[in-house]
Amino acid sequence: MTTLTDIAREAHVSKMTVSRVINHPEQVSADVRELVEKVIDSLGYTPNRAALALTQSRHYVIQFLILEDIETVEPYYAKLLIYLAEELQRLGYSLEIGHNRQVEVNHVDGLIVVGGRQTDIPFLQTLGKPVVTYGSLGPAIPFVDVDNSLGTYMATTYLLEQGIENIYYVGVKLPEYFALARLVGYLGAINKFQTPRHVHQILNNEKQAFQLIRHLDIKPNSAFVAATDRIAMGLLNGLALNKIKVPETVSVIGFDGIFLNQITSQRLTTVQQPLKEIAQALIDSLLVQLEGQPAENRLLRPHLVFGGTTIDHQPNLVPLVET
Amino acid sequence: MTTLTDIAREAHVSKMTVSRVINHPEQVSADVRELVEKVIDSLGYTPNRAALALTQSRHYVIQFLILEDIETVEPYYAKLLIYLAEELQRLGYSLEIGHNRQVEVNHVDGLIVVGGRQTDIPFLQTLGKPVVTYGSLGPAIPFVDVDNSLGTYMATTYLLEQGIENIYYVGVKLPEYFALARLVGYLGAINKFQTPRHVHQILNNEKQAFQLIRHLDIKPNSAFVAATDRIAMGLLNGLALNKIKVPETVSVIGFDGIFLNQITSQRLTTVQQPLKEIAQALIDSLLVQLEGQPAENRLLRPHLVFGGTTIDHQPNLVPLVET
DNA sequence: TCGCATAATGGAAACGCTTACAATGGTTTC
DNA sequence: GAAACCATTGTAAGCGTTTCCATTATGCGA
Repeated sequence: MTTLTDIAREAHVSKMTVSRVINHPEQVSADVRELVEKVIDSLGYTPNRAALALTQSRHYVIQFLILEDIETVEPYYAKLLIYLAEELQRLGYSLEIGHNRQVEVNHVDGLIVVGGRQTDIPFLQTLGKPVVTYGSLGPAIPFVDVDNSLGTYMATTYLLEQGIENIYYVGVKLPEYFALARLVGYLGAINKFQTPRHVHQILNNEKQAFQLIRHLDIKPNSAFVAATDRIAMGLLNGLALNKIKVPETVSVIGFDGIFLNQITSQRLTTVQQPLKEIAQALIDSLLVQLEGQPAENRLLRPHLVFGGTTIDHQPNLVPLVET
Repeated sequence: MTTLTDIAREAHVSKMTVSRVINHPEQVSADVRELVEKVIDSLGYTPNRAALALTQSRHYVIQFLILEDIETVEPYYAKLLIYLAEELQRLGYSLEIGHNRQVEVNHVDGLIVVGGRQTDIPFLQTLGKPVVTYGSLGPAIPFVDVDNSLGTYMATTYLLEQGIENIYYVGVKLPEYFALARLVGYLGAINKFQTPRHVHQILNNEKQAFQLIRHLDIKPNSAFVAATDRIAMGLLNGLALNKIKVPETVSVIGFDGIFLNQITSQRLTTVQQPLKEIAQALIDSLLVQLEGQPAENRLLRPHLVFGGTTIDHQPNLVPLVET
C-alpha cells in the first residue's frame, strides 16, 4: 500500500503538502500541486481508511440494518441494496449489512433501518447515531417511505375510473403506519367517488387472503385493492379456485412490486415502490443528519404498473423486464 | 467512546496491561486481570476498529461483491446475505456490499463473489485479496457451489423412479460450469436408466422456455427437468397455454429454490440451494485463506423440495413457509 | 548469599493520517 | 526601509491500538 509518506518522498515535499493537495488543494501553489498530483497518479495512492477514521472519527460506513426475521425478509431488498451500494460508493462510503439488534455500531456513521416495528424506537435511539428508516415508525425517527396513501388512492381511483363499482380493500391488520396509510388512501378515493366501501383486514400472508375469498360474497363489477402483493397473490389463488376470472370478472391490484421481475402465469397489476428514488432519499437523509442538520421526512410517489390482473384501457406502461 | 486509556486510568494500570488482558490474558496475573475485566465491564469497552486495522492491517471486513447487473440480480441473495451477516458478526467481522468492478478493496480482508463470469478471473486475481466465488469460475479461484450435477441427477432419478419415461432436459446455453454440470447430472441419470434423452439448451429466461414448448412434440408420460427455476416457470406457462396439465400429464422440476417462499397458484418442485450451508462454507474458505492456507473447494448437497408440479408419492417434505 | 532465569508490568515507537501551530520568504504599507 | 502581512511549506502531536523491548520483582539453584 502506498502511503502519504511514499508520495511525499517521491515528490520531495513533506507529507503535509501531499495531504493538502488532496484535501485543500487551493492552499498549495500550482506547480507543487501538479507535481504531487502526478506522483499520486503514478504511484496509485488511495487513502488508508483506518487512518482516516482514526483522526476524523468518521468511518465512511453506513449500515443497512434488517430487523426482520430471516424467513420474512423481503426479496426486493436485494435490489434496494444494490442501489444503495452504488450511490454510497460514488460518495466514498461503503455499505454494511446488519441483522438483529446485537449489532456493534461504533464503526458506523449512520444506519438505514428496514423491517423495524414501533417497539424498536428506543433501541434505535440509544445507538446515538444518525438513523433513517425505510417506512415510518412514527415521528420520532426520520424516515423515507413510499406515499402509501397516494398508492392505494391511485389504485382505487384507477379502478373506479374504469367504471368498476365495488372496490374491496383487503388491508393488513397490523398497528403500523403503512397499514393505516394504505387504508386511508382507499377510503379517500371511495369518499370522493361516493361508492360503497368494503374493508377487510387480515394478516399479511397469502393463506389468509386465499381463505378470505371463500367467506366473501363478491358482487358483480368488482375489483380488489390489496395492501400488499402477498395479499394480492393470495386473492388471485382464491379467485382461481372459485373459477372467478381475472381480470374479466374481477380485477386485482397489489402493492409493493415484489413480483415485478417475474413472468408468472399472470403478472400482477401493482403499485410499485420507486426503489431507486427511495435509496437516494435514504442516503440524503443520513448525509443531512451527518452535517448536523435535522432531516426531513420524505414520501415518494409510487407508480401504478399494469400487469394482467386489470383490464387496461391504457397501454402497458412498463415493458417486461426480461428480454 | 471509552478507550484503552480510560480503562487503564480507572484500573490504575498501564494501557499495555489492559491490552494484554484482552489479547493475551494468560500473561497477566489473576488479580490484575480480574480487576481490569471488572473495569472493562463497568465502562463498556469496545475496541476501536480503526485503530486495530491500523496496527494489524486486518480490517475485519468481508465484501460481498455482486457482479451481476441490477436487473438480473437474484432475489435469494437477500437471504444469503443475512446468513452471511449473522455468521460473520459472530466471528467479529462485518459484511460489506459491493457492486460492479470499480470497488475499492484496500479496507477489505476478503471477498465473496457472486454472479461472476470466467472473464472476471483476471480482475479478481489482481485484487490481491482472498477471494471465494459462489459458483465455480474454474479451478483458478476457490469456490463454493451447490453440487449441480447431483441436483439434476436427483431430480431426473426421482422422475424416472416414478415410472416416467421421457425426461426432457431444458438447459442453459451459456459457457459456464454450472450449465455444463447440470446437464451432466441429467445425462448421468439417463444413462443409468437407459432411457431416451431429450436435451434442449436455451437462454435463462422465462420467455425462451415458454416459446420452446410450442416447438416441442411432447410425448405421453413425460416430465421436464429445468436447469433453473426461471426456465421451469416459463415451461409451466407454456404448458398451461397448451392446456397440458401439470402434474397430471407432465411433471416439472426446477433448480435453485428462488420461488420457495411464495405461495403462487402452483408451487414449483425444485432442487433447492442449501443457502445456510453455502454461507458457512464461503466464510470458512475465506478464513482458511486468511490463515495463509489453501482453501478447498466445496460442493454442497442440494435438497429436492416437492411442490405441486410433480406427482409426489412421498409426503411434502417442506412445509409452507408462511403460517 | 549471590547470580540468574522467569514472570509481570510498563514505556516507546509505530501504523497513516489530520489538526494546530511554526517557520520561511516575499510583498505591501506608510 | 522597517513593520506587518500573506502565501506557502514544514514540524509536532495525537487519534487508539499493537509490537518490541526495557524494567522490576520474584523464586530458584549453587
